[in-house]
Amino acid sequence: MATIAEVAQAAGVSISTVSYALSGKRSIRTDTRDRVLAAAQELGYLPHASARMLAAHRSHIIAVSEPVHADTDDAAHMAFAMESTKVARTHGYDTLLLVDDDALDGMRRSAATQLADGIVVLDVDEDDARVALARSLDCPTVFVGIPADTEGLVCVDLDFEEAARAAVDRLVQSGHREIGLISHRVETLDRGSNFTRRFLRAFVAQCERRHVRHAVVHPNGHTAQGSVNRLFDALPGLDGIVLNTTADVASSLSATLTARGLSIPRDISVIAAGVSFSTARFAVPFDTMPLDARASCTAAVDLLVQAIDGGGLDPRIVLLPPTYIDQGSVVTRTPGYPPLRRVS
Amino acid sequence: MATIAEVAQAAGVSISTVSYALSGKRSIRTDTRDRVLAAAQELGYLPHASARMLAAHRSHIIAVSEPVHADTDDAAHMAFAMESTKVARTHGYDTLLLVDDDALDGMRRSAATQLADGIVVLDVDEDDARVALARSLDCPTVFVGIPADTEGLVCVDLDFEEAARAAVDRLVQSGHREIGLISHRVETLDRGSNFTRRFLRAFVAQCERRHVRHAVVHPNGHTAQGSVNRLFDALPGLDGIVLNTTADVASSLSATLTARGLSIPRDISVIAAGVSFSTARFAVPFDTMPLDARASCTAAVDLLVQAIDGGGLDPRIVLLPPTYIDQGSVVTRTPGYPPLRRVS
DNA sequence: TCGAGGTTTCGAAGCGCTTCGACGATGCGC
DNA sequence: GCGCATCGTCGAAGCGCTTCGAAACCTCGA
Repeated sequence: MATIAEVAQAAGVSISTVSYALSGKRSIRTDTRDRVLAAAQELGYLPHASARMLAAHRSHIIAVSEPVHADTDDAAHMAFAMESTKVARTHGYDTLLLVDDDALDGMRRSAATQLADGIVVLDVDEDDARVALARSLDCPTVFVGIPADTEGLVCVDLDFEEAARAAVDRLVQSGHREIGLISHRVETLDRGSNFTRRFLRAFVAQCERRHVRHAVVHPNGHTAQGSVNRLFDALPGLDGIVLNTTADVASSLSATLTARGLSIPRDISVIAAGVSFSTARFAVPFDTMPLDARASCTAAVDLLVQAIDGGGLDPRIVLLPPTYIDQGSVVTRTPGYPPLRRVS
Repeated sequence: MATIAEVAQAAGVSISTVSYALSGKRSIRTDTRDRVLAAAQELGYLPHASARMLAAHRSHIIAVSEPVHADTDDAAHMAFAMESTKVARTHGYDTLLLVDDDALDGMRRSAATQLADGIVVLDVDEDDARVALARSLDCPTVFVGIPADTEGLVCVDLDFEEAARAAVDRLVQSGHREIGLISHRVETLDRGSNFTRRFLRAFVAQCERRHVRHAVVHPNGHTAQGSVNRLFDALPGLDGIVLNTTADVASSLSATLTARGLSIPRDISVIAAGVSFSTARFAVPFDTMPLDARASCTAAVDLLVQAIDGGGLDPRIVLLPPTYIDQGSVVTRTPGYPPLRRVS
């Protein structure tokens, strides 16, 4: 509640000297600075936020736009909002949370009122209304996720295509010959979630390139049951599964396979790729290439802050390379020695 | 980007007239107001946030303090932050998200810089450092959750005691005679999570009052396995289970009981109480008295806004009555007709 | 000793808005 | 028709800070 004027008086200098001493934007004699700092410390001075904003044309606030779709995985998405907030703090920025309907309108509002210096757009759809809005706003914006039309945008995301290719190659190189992908529910794809489609396309392409038999299924409920059945219908010799799906489906996979008398990795290898949940607590943890909220948000917020502070930022797509975490759910299969299988 | 001066010029009135026309704080002739409104609309005028804050001594921002403990259920907690944000918007407030280490320090900062008009404190521990801080801050604050020392505080929470009593009574009244409570992990209790203890104490007290045999167990992992075993050790005739625990433990309960040859509700009735996850997708959905983020946050934010706008608010504890959602996991047991049980 | 050039500090002008006090206009009662 | 209360509007004073331009002060070489 102390004002800069009180600090100035206590230090025996002018207001502007205090301002420069604290901001470091002009050189101040060392002993003067020390006196100012001591006075500020003593009085517990913190600059009045709105006064600073008004005078400096900078709010030190970043808006985080997080719509919540019906089929959204709350935990996963809020992790992104939280990580963004943490990273923003390391740059001295606070975050304004814009959720739900307000994810769109709040962007307009916080940009127009200059409440926010920049915007982080989370949970991006292929055909996202916030893309057009961002273009019209004249407020630095970074997308975490890649929409269909990225013209003029700054986007950050895990390299899902590379993750899909790496998963396929890992299985192929360790001797797997029939690979299935359990993707997301079709509603999720229909809604336009972009990474899901990118992953799927890359998976198929890579399997074709490696000449390996493959199939793709979409869960229709919240378990892996139906998906596994359909996978075996398509590929009776299925020996590897790639998961790019939700936590509930993934967590039921082990039990589903067990019910068929199959076990991981003895009979079937499993890799989870581009997923934002941990499989550490599963009966059998899976090899994982995680969609890491921290990594994505760090990259995004760093870019955003750079755009705000540095003034401007060229449009670009930043793809983060996937990290492979080995948990032992993939083993080498020797050709000619098919795994022993109980009849289910 | 239009300023109030431009609106004033466009409408042919003074700046103050525009301000009063838009805020309604003084009477303005109808045709004048209409002209002002039209001009504002035309120019897409929105008041510059920091200028408004500075002049009006009000930021229209609420800080949401959300620490994230190691054993925190991310999804559950972020739901509270989100609901708070939604409710705040209905009052014209935006929310600043303070997470992690910054949950505490951010409170101090946003209050001292007058960035926030008020604070919502989430995920409250019994012995929460934010209690003392809130008392020292001179910034309206509402706690969602009840710490040990509530002196001078405004707190909102589900009435966990009442939920525990209602769960016990529901089971007792439908003929159950041996009731077990699966509580949270001991780490959670040790950490000081308050509602967990309140629930446990009320459960025991009510069982004693109703003269019904009872036992309490704490899961040690993330499944119900061990808990169920210990419950049956203590109560061989167990016929009712109350869950006040985490989603992973709850979701594994059905399978655990099935492995013993028991089914819900045929052999055992189950009620989940004071939990923030849905059991709708479980193999057998449970009767539930939810810890409803929306209800709690609505009450909390409403109180907070009232304190900000209305100026001041008397300390109080608001306990929200639990709602019983019947999903068929509790049935009536007739004395003398013990349920048929397979040997496991 | 004087002045150029550099360093340090200060004063004042905003930033865009809210709000107080005041002023002119209007309506009313007598 | 005059005085007074009421209504509608305006001007101006801030809110607390940043930042520009300039003043004040130093240092040093000529």
